[in-house]
Amino acid sequence: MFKIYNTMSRSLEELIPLEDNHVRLYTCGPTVYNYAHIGNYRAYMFEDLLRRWIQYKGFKITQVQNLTDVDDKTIRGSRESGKALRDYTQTYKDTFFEDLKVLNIEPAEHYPAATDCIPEMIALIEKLFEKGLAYKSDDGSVYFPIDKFAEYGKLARLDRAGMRAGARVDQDEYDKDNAADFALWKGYVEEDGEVVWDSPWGKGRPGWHIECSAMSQKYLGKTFDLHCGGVDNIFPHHEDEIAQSEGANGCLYSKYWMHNAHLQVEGKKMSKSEGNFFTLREILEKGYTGREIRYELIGTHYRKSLNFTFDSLNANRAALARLDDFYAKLQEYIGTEAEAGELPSWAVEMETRFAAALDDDLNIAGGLGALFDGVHAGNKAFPMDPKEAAAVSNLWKKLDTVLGFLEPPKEEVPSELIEMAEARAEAKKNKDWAEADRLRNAVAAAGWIIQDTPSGPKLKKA
RNA sequence: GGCGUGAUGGCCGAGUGGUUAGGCACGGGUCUGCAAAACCUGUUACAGCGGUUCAAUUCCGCUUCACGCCUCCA
Repeated sequence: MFKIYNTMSRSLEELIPLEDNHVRLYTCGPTVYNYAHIGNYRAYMFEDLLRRWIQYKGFKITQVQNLTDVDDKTIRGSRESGKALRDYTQTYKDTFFEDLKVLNIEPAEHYPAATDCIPEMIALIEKLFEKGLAYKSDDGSVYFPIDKFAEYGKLARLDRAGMRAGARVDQDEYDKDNAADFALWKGYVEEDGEVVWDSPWGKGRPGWHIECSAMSQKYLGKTFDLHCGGVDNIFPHHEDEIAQSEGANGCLYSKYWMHNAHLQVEGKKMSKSEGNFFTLREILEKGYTGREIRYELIGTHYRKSLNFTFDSLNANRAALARLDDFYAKLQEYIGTEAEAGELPSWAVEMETRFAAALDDDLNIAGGLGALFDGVHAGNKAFPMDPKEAAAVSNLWKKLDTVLGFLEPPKEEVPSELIEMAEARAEAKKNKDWAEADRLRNAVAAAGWIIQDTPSGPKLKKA
């Protein structure tokens, strides 16, 4: 039984799909105005673990992740770069997908871009007009009157009486009935340049929230199972989506809501002014691999804030090496026999504990604890029966469909280094220690480490 | 002001009303020509103050500290 924490009820609930065995998932995606930062990927990593666990549990999944390619930031960026909006955002769409590959994040089934779904958004706004849940202001914009949607605030648990005009909104700037009303459609202003669409209300562009309501409906239906995003989206974004969708369709929007906490860098909120703002690319340039970053991002429970530090990134490298060594040893014992036998009891226990932890609202730390306990028990079980080793190896691969970092990276060892390692083994046989040390140093200079094992020398990247 | 989250050993980080989480680092050992790596092994912590209880790190209350959101930031 897979239990998840539903933000709507603020409690753990069993995930039961509305239809059959099929989980329909909507996840808020990136605004493609820049290279995505590691905080963004913390969210997508959580969603990746979620979708992988949903599949491990035997559910079919359909995930939609939107690409916000029209908003204030993308328009500003395209103006500053002198490129058309479409060309400007394409760069960041492309790099987003490259990043997903580097982090081994499973692709969603659909990645709709906002600019490809304008007609759907317009249709939805028209429906809101019919229901009296939209009004046009003098500046050509269309707003949603939150006072007319009785349940407004149910997700964020807002105290409606206490919702006074906030200090951050200059009321005079807007021609709205209520300062808290949000835009469905933004009337054209000169700064938008060529970014403009026709609508029944005149020229303009969509508000931010409407794209998710329109695109989720297009791909998942009016009601779907699960909606995810960062905690900061609870209000206003998701609250507004609920108002739009449930207001227009008169039915439940999403059955469950899950939100991930933010990421901090070296104990501080990540921000450009603190100088601790990192894109994925910048971390890769420092020499860390996507796999190491994946381990770092996935390792903290999604509802706890994750403190991203280079110290822990280094610690993760050692932890991954421990896993790799175990897996390599497993392959040694399997030998040429491919047939898998019975799983030893310690491995059964490893999987059982792992699954119990993940079933508990994706308790990844508990799952990793089970994994490392399994490695410990497995190391003690060597030398292992080949069929048993093959069974454990298969389990390893099964768990990797969830974790996505167990399969060790394939490293091509340069052939001359293999020759040197063999020559050193020969020198050792002849007790020519000077030559043996010379070869070891030469290999080290090339960036590789020779590890002597009972089955001969092995080469590992330093 | 409103809503909400958290405080665990050197660091990170699970969990539990009484029984070893785990990872990293560090110490010891096995192995090794010396190393390295690997493996084994050791270190017993739960912010403070009250309360409930035979028993609290775990439940309740208060305090202190930290953090998030409160109109377009994952």
